[in-house]
Amino acid sequence: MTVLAPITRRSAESLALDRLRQAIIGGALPAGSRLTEMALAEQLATSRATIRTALHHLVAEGLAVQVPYTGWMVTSLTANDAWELVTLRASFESLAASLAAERATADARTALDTAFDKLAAAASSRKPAPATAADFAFHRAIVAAAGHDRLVEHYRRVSQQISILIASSNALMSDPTLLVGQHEPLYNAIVGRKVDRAAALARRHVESEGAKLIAHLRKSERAATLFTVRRKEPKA
Amino acid sequence: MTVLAPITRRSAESLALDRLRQAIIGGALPAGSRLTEMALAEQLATSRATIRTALHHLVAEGLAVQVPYTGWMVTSLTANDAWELVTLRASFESLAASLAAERATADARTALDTAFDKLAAAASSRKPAPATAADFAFHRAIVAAAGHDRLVEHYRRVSQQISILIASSNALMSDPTLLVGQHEPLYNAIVGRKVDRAAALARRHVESEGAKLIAHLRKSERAATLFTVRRKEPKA
DNA sequence: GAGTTGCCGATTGTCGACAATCTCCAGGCA
DNA sequence: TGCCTGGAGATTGTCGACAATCGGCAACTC
Repeated sequence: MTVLAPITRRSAESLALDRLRQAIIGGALPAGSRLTEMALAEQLATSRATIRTALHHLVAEGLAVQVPYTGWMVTSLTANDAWELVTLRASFESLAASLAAERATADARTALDTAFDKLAAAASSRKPAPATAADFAFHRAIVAAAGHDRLVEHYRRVSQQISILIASSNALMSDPTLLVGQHEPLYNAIVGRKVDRAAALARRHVESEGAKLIAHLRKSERAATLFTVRRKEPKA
Repeated sequence: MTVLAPITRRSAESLALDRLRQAIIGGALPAGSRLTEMALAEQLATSRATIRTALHHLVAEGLAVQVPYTGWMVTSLTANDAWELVTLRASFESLAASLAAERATADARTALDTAFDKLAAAASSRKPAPATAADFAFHRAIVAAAGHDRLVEHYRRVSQQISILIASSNALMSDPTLLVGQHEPLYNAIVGRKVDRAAALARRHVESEGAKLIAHLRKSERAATLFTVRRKEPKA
């Protein structure tokens, strides 16, 4: 009887939001870019009101910031922001891992298995981009397995901002072949229902990977500061 | 020279947001209330566009939800929502307590002392309302002392929703005189820079207080279900 | 009487126009 | 030169009007 899939007539707001989010996370709109309502309205062939709604959502997701009477811009992050994001992410994933180990449903466990298999496949292919994507997806699967809607929302917010960080600082990707070894203990702890061990491993993993990212950012920030000082100090 | 305090000409959006937020947290707009743009625009003597912006902010803060083409309403929370909020709050306060113990500035420590003194004063007054307010303020001071802007933002979101919960279920206030004893060990651990102990105490405190709230909600939810079934089942 | 269809009121979605505000730069002045 | 003033331009803040959509009720059909 039901041969027709439902058509989803989505609002222009929602379409615009998706396009903007993808452009930011994908790096097409780099960190710090100015976003003017009129220009966006023209490019996306819609009105300022629609763009405004989408921009409000981007701010709520932490992908953009608004300066009153001045404009909107893509969130620009410093090394200190990176520290904040990493510490929050560690807390979230630690909580998620312990909950997942304790009470993941059968479906969630299957999804976790699939995500881990894909991570292994992507790692053996040695291509950085798919490997990074599979890495993110595996972590998302852990969070989803916690069965905690608000945790998913809060996690999404910090991981999207970390995506900006990675996109803007052509981040160091460690050797893809190491990925499996880095994640396997955590995976085993969760499926083996070792609650405390899963939490500890998740925290340690996120913190150690985060430390590399922060160190990388601090280095480029120092370089940028030196450059700025040389160029702009005489003028100020 | 400076005899005049600065006047702050705030945008109508911001004023409207404050009024709405206060009405929700204070219970004037109870959980589940419908919020229609036109009615709010009329009451606050502004336009729908302004109200819309404020409502978007409320959604971002977790105080309202939007149903497309249908309306906005004050967030309504179940016992399961309460569980999510408590687990998140425990993670946030645990992180905050360890960071505060590790690296709070002198100013933050002073603010923490003040907040604890006020808590003690409010507790000895035995009035529930000020005691609850001082309780919240002390916890906010701990989070602020962590020196972590994003943590403050995320914490604010969950604690505001918990405020809805408390306002809507005339929550059980434990004896105010017990407050000091409940918080003193945590306070001492933070000022004594016992990082791990502070984290553990914060988690335990939030979880045990949260457990009471959740139990209370589950009980009233069961009662409500029985009532609903008796009243509505014959009709369905 | 059960199910379906069509309609109506209510509410949000979208739009274009005008007002308020900010930023920046040119010009005047000591 | 260095500082303040003023105005132009750009951008968001605010508004009212119309269009799209939703939910429920009444009328209709069988």
